[in-house]
Amino acid sequence: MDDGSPPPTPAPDDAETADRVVAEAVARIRAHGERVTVARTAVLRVLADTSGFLTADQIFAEVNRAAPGVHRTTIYRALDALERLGLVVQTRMGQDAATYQLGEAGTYVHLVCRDCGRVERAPGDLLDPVAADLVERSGFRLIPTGAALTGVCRSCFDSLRYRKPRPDAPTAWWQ
Amino acid sequence: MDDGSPPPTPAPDDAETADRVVAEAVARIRAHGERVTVARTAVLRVLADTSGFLTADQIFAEVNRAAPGVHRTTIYRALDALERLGLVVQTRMGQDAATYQLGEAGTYVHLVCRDCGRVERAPGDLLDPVAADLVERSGFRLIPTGAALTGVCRSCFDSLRYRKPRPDAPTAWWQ
DNA sequence: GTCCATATGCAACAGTGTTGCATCTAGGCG
DNA sequence: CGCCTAGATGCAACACTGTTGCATATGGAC
Repeated sequence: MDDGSPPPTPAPDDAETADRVVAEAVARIRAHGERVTVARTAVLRVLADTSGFLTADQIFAEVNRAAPGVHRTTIYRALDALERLGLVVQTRMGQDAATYQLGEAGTYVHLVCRDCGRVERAPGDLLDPVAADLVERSGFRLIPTGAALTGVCRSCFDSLRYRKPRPDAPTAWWQ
Repeated sequence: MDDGSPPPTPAPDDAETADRVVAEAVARIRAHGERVTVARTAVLRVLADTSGFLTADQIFAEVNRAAPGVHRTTIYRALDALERLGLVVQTRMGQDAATYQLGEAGTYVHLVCRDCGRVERAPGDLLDPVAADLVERSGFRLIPTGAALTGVCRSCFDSLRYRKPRPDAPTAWWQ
């Protein structure tokens, strides 16, 4: 995995939208009777300023640029609290660190390329039929955005490695 | 996550089947021109003796019971090699360690409960329609068994927490 | 302003996986 | 069979992600 770093994406949406998103989130924290703190607000701010997803470490770096002195541990605890409140969604991308995004943005299913590590987005309803199937079958409630799907992206697949499988290759094309 | 430890599953299939599986895998290593070593054989043996999936650490423990002195690093490198050869499939279960199983057994999609950590299995073709959809849409080749799906199992869902969402709950039921 | 529950800073830790390097060994060859 | 070399292993040290215990600081209710 060499290049799959998530997009830093400075601030594609206008700042006013981000302001509004943060304000709403802060209101919801208050409505839940939890505390609005510098760290939590800063985390929300960073996430609102990004259209993509960020790892805890990236959030840590960004937060400390704006509000120096916030501890790494605090980022984890803030993210945990925000997730409990439904404001932030955690997604696991392959073997790398967990990534976070605002709940509003949790409408994508992520696809991670096993070879190059790049992340694609698919519509959030991609797995709806599967989810319905699973509920009926075993009562398992799927969280579509909870984990990324693994595979091979088009460009990696188009590379020779996958076009000419070895004669003794296993049954499935991707092995 | 308190109880979601994978099943240790001593040896449900008869030992002869396991022998045959290991022999075939060894033959394939040779056919690829790679070396058959004590460590690699031991790893295959352990996986063949288990109907479930094991973490690298569990494999390490089992291997060392049979062949003491094998180093932790070697387990990782052996698993890596076996995965490259298509003999072993790695699956990521939530935030926990990666799990491994023999390629033959890679016909299940795993479902991890976000609350209790238990793992269910669904048929390997569960995601086939989704996979076909993705290839057509963006050329992304899904590896169905590459990552587990996240959700909430029936018994956790049936617990009060999910039956009576808070009035101000987010849109989705699972947040 | 006072007070208390809770959020934070800090340090130390646990678990998973990786890397560099010296040594050993599998397996091809004579 | 024994020799030889590429590749596998043992070992130690490391990087990274995330967690925990405890003292301190702070949000927000009064």
